Amino acid sequence: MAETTQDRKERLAAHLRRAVLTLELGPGADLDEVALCARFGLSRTPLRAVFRDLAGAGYLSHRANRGVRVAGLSHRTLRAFFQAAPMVYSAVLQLAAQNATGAQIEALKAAQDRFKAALRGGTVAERSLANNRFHEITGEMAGNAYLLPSFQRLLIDHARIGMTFYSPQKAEDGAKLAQASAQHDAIIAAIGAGDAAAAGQLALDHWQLSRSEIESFVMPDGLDAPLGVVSEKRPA
Amino acid sequence: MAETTQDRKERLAAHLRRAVLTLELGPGADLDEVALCARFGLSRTPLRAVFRDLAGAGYLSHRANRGVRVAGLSHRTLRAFFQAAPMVYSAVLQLAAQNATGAQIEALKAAQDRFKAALRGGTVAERSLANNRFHEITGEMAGNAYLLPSFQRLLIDHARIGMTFYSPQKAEDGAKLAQASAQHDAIIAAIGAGDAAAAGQLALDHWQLSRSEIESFVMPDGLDAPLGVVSEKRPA
DNA sequence: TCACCCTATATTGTATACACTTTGTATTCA
DNA sequence: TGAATACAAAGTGTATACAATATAGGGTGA
Repeated sequence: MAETTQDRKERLAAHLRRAVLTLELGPGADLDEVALCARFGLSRTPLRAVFRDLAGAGYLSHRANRGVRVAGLSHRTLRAFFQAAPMVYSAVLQLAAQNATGAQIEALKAAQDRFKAALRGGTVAERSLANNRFHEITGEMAGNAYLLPSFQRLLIDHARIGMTFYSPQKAEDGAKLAQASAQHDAIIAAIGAGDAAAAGQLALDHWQLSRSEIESFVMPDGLDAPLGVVSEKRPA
Repeated sequence: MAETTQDRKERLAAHLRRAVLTLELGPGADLDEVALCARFGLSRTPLRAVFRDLAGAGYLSHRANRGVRVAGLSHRTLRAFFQAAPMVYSAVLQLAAQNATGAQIEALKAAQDRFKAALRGGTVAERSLANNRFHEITGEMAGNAYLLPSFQRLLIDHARIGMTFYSPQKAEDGAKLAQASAQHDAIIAAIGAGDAAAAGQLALDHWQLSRSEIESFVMPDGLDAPLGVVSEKRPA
């Protein structure tokens, strides 16, 4: 009944994963060991073991004699992200369609239900986490230990990029999220039918949608105002 | 001048990586903490940190309250290996052709020289390590943090599978190794020329060769002996 | 004889004290 | 005033003692 050390380590790891994914801890933020020790009731030794595990999974990064930080997310890594994501995602969904078990498909449906619920009533972070969980399950379905580490890193940074760039107020965002949700349903159907080709194509489509969201933030439509009118300041 | 703790940790990590790749420590072998502590002059705390780092990189795996083992390599993972390797390898070499720096190309040439030297005079383990290093450099050239973790896991198990299956006595092995070496040269040329398409195709070719070596071991030609003649035993 | 349990031992996991490295600040000298 | 250096504080890394968990061996009872 009492919480074991193992449980506390799990809670710490879960907290850190969540905090990284939601940008509660932004890229490059450094972590205070003693504060986290106090907060989670751990001594520094097991805490540091958790740090190393999360660094191995791509959430954190170590700097010798200078502690642990949240993994960075520069424009340099963004380029690599755009290069790798469609290929890996398509491969994962093809394998998922080939290998998914019934229990996994039920878990995927449940995750999609939670995603839909988050779309209706949740915060941006909740939506992002629900989406993240949906795709994590597809990664488990693929059952490929070689693809998984890359895929999970892509998911981490996809969530973080989404948190950075989504502007939930914008009119078209609702439509795009609904479209994403519909694609999730189609992905479930393709996996349920064991249709690898369809799943692989849906991965590319789903990624294209995600990419257009990000691009429209990075490269927004030009403003309409004529030169010289914008940025006119009154004297203070 | 004196060896620092950091140096000892590096030596330990290098030793373990090498031992895993060469099957000096086979899949599933468990590691004795205190013996390694004594051997490398470390206390258990930094030793265990190295263990966790190597587990994150795919060399080792943890089992709760039961220590650390060399990462497994079952027929289950072999299938996943065959599925993932060509795609990832092709992508890595395409990116390498696009992104390689002059210094990296020089390093690749030097690695290829060492590979050729190992072909002439080295043991199976030395050949495998030299080959592994060659491909690691191509991974560095690709400069894609998302692909790299998968690629490195593939390299680990490629080296181990090669150590398991290569039978250095067989007649055709020399020819295949010479062919592999020629492909390395072609890869260097494609990367030097910045020809991504050629590099991507060479990756598939190189992989096909590797695969045929492994297949000829897993599924050897049938024996000629008629039924009942093979496996006749004399009484001891 | 076999199954089960209990104890002894080995091994892993955790806590804590201590050492070392880094970093910020103040002081000194040019 | 500015730069360099010495010092102080904070935080990271290591060693070691202790606790908890697994494993093996032997004994007991049916």
